[in-house]
Amino acid sequence: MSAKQFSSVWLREPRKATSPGRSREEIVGAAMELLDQEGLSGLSMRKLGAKLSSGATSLYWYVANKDELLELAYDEIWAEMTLPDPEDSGWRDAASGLAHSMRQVMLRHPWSADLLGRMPALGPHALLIADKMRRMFKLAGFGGLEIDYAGATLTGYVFGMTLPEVAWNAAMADQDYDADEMRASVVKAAAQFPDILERIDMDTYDDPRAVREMCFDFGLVSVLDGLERRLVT
Amino acid sequence: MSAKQFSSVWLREPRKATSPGRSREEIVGAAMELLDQEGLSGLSMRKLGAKLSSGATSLYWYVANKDELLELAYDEIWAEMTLPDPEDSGWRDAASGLAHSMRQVMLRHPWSADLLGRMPALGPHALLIADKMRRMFKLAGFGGLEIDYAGATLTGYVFGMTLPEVAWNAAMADQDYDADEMRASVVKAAAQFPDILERIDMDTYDDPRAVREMCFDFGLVSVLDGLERRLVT
DNA sequence: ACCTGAACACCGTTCAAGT
DNA sequence: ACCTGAACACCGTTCAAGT
Repeated sequence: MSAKQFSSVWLREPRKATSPGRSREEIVGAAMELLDQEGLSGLSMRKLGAKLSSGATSLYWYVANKDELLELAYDEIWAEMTLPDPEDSGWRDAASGLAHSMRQVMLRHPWSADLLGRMPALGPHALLIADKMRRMFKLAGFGGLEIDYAGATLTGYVFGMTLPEVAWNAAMADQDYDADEMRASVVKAAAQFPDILERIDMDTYDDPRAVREMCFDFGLVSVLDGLERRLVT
Repeated sequence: MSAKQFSSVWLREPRKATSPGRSREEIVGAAMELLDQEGLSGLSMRKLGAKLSSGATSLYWYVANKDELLELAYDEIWAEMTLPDPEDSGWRDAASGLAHSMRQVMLRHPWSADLLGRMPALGPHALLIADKMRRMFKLAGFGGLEIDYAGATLTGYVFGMTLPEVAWNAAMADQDYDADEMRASVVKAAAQFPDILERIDMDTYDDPRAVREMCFDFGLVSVLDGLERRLVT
């Protein structure tokens, strides 16, 4: 009874969209620009205020706090994800399409990787994808809780595989690093581990982008095969 | 040439461990206590200083900055993970054991979920696990880059699946929520989506712990089956 | 060699006051 | 109804100064 209400922007009525002054959409749009340019830590209420040439604290009229603002921006991320119609192409292709789309969105908006899996996804765009994904797995032949298990497995894989990629990109971006130096560093750290050193000698460091993509596909095919196997037994 | 060196605690010589005064171990230990108690956002250099009854800035003698301190604490996380010897039990049981161990560590130290996948894992304990995992997948029959792909797939899955669980626990912890209220909230948010509503009616909300565990195992078996399939083709 | 406090440049958020 | 600035309670980090 005493429990604090679970709180989320999506559970409160939005403020009436009266014409004058700023609007939520405008604020969220500006926030996303800032996030894309400077990352999660680059978004502060003060900077955002400045960008909209208003006081930082004026934003609190439209948004309860920074977390709710992030919830709003976060839902926009889900709007960019696409799930092909499984009736057309079959569930495997649809699932694969969603997976690649999620990965691309994360790579395009690195800050989304800081929110995915951490923040409740109760916005309309997130729910739409969740709904489509449930229908996809039902069509594949899953029933009951397994529909949700399959969904969690797929999104869990994509997220867990892509996050390190995003983090790596970020680290490289603000260091404009040198491939050989990097390799030498890792060799130094891993000096005691012959199996790891063996790997470093491979061509991994030469075209990291291509290797990442192959790694993602390898894992994705494995996950889909594994899910498919649940259907026959 | 101009490139900033890739920087990590593990690439610098540690300060000589002279007897007097504080030590790195002591500082990292205190940091981990603070992290376990108050989470990542609960760790500040000032609080940590107070805990060690010294000025916040004294810590900078032992550690270049907060990030390096986190790198040190992060490696301790890897020390808690166990990988059964695949020679004894076969690679599938070993992989499964590692996966469950990773999950338990994340649940025990929720702050580690904020670091996993984001922070370079170049500490000795992390490398030891990476090395063991490579050997495990070699023994399974993988070769070349596929050894790494398999490893990335397994750890990606575990991490991506467990992170939302950790986040959920955290949200619930500081709200000591009410199950029915929660359910009602989600119903409200998902009002437009019949497929999602259908799921909410299921028993998911009654024993979330058990459901989480089943979900994790369902996905894990799928991933392992999918990896096994890569071996036969 | 080790530790200190003051200082700098930031945060999110509250709130009384303005229009 | 909307916006403001001052103020509060925090941050990480630098640096000159102490022992």
